[in-house]
Amino acid sequence: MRRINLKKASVARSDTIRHINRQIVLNYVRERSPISRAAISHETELQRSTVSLIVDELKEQGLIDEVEGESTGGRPPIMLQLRATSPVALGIVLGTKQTVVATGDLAGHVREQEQFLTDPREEETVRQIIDCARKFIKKEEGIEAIGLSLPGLVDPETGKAVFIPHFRWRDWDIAEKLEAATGLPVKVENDANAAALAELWFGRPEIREVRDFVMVLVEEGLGTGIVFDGQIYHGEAGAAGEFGHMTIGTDAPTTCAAGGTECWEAFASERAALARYRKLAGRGAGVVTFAQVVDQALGGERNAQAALLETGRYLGVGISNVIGGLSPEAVILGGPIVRAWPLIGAELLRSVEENSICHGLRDVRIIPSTLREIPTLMGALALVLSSKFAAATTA
Amino acid sequence: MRRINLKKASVARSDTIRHINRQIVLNYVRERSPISRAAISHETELQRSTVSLIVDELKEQGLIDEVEGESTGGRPPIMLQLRATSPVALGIVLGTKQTVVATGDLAGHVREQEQFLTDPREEETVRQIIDCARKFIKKEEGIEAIGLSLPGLVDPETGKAVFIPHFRWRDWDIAEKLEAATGLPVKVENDANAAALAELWFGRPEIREVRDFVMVLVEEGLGTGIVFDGQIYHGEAGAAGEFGHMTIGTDAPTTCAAGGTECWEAFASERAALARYRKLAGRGAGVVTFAQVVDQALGGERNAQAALLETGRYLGVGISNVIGGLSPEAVILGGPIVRAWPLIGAELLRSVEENSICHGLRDVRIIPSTLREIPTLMGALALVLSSKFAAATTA
DNA sequence: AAGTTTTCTCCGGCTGTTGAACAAAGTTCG
DNA sequence: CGAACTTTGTTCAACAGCCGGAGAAAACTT
Repeated sequence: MRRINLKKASVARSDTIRHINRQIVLNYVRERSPISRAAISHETELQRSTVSLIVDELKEQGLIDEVEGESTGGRPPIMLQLRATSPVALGIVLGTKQTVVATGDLAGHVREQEQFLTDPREEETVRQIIDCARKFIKKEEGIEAIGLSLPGLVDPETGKAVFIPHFRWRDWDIAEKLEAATGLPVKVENDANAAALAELWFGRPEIREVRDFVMVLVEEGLGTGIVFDGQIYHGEAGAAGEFGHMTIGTDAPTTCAAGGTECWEAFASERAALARYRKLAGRGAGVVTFAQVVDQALGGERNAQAALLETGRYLGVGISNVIGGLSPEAVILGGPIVRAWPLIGAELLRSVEENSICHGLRDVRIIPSTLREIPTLMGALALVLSSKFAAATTA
Repeated sequence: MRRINLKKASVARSDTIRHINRQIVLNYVRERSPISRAAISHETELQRSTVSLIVDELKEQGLIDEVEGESTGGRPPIMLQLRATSPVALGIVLGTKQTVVATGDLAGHVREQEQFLTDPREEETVRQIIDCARKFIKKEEGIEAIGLSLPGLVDPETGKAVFIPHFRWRDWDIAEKLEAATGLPVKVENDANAAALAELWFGRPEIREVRDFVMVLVEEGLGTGIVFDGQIYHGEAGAAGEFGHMTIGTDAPTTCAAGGTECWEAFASERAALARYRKLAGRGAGVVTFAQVVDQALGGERNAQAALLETGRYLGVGISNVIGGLSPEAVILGGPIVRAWPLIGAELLRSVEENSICHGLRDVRIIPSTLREIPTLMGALALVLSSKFAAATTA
């Protein structure tokens, strides 16, 4: 029951039908590979002849390859799979500490990867990113586009980073600069949205089939990415998903990126966990990173465990609010904190439960990210790849 | 960039293309009527010949009518408009106090209306609704379906009312009963979602063009309806939009429907306003309805004004959270409280502003409902009508 | 070795859009 | 007043794409 947007609706021409069916066939190859033409025909309502024509087209465009299949009592099928021999996308994740640049193939597999510390000076970071990107593009033929994940407020339509809190960069037109330097189209996204996109396209099958979920990405700050009907929800000016700044209480252990002390981010981000740890451990602790706190907690250190548990509890409070409001099918927790899931998972779930009395009981699945590698990197690749597989936009 | 849902995706056949274009043409007639074939051809990328064929089909199906047009220097156009001569839908709004039953035409205009007090006994209410619906269906030929708005948790897929707090009805399979009694298909929705649907399809043009907005419906309770990409967001089991039970503080003046005292509903519903008024006015007040409080406030009574202002302030707090999380293009306030907008509007906006420090400044439009008549009634009609105009579901 | 099964391809028939030519019904200007 | 122009709507051959049945290919089974 979607309302047609007359301003954007594009009329169906004779080739629209082919375009729609092409995407459906391509997605079958993507999700059920290896799969034969006959099997696709059987599962869809397309004739075998039609599937063959479409497959010819996809082969010609270099999107899929044929491999031998085993007979099940008759002529052996020719199995189809995504061509995964050459990289087609460049993914870049600009993190608060380090920046990762990687190439990926159609199936979303990372092929080569390089990283460097992120420089707090805008121009220097731009230079490094461009250098690295150029190197990859020169080395590998066939890279078609670049996906970029940024830790802040991003407007994907204009390609501008509106605000990166950690470095206090504002109105940074990174997409334009990258496009100019590489000659390739660049897609920019907020890190939480990128992580959500990664789960949607490359998560475990049971997650990929969920069409409405929320990604809670805990890093230095706390961001949320909302997936609705299989697409990232951007809201006005791409500013959606800032549940991190939702008011959930008072007297947080630290401040949020904007200085408030009542936001979810101030209660449940890595910074919040660190602040709790420092308070518990006293002066002796010195400079500590979040990764170290997790390591210590996993090693049995009490203060670190307590700091993480408390953080998990507040994650639960916020998640409970989000569930009440959006009733997603799943909530996925992402970021380095996932390593500590065995420690905090139970407490987090308990806290969600406790705060959900008003919401009635609905069994929303709350799960740690299914992507062991950096989900934001997969997301950056997904920014490019998803457009190849996405639904044909008709009405 | 929508991900294709292979389980639901339906392949494009030769007639799919016609179906898509038919919906586009029909929507042009709906939104720009009266409009000529030539004008539609000009605005879309369809040939005049194609538009003519589609218009013939729509005429035959009784969806549109022709009227004379004025020449602009050439052959005078034949203008097209929705056929609005006969009712096609029955809308039913079950409210906590009264139930409204009405017929509506294709354009969403209410044609005939009848109402009665809602009986707190399930069976009695079902009986009354069925009687009334049958009367309308017998009187008017051509009613095709029934839309029903309910004040509680509804699962539109099964057609069941999961929980109606005010009457404490649970697992009420009203849709099945109505369908059995009338022989017509019945669509059920939560009242806030229905109101949102009404704004989407029948609101002022500037609202209809907004594709992402949130409806905040203040009645005895407080519900929210979320519109994403021109469609109602339901979430898992249709339970989305329960931001009314979002935790926003402590010590609310009353309890929410589930008994909590920290929910938005407990701070900003009609019940909350009444509780504040009673406290301010002391014992002398006696039994007062919310409508009376609004009347008194509009008449200048201080206690009533203070109670409403405080309620407006808390509405602002919750709206601020919703804006932070969803960044909608607009927030629409609905329900009887809209009458008090001149009194509370400024305070509500101020409160949103104050609580949005963390969210950064984005000019989200916050507006009272544009539907003077009962928005939920228009919504109940929209439940039926929207399916006639909605996008062809392809992939 | 012949029959069976499964897979893939080829071809006439159907639906739908395109674009050009044409007919219709006004307005404008000499 | 009438011819030229404008705008609107219709008709028709050509083309794109899918359907479904017939046929060919390549294995397995008995």
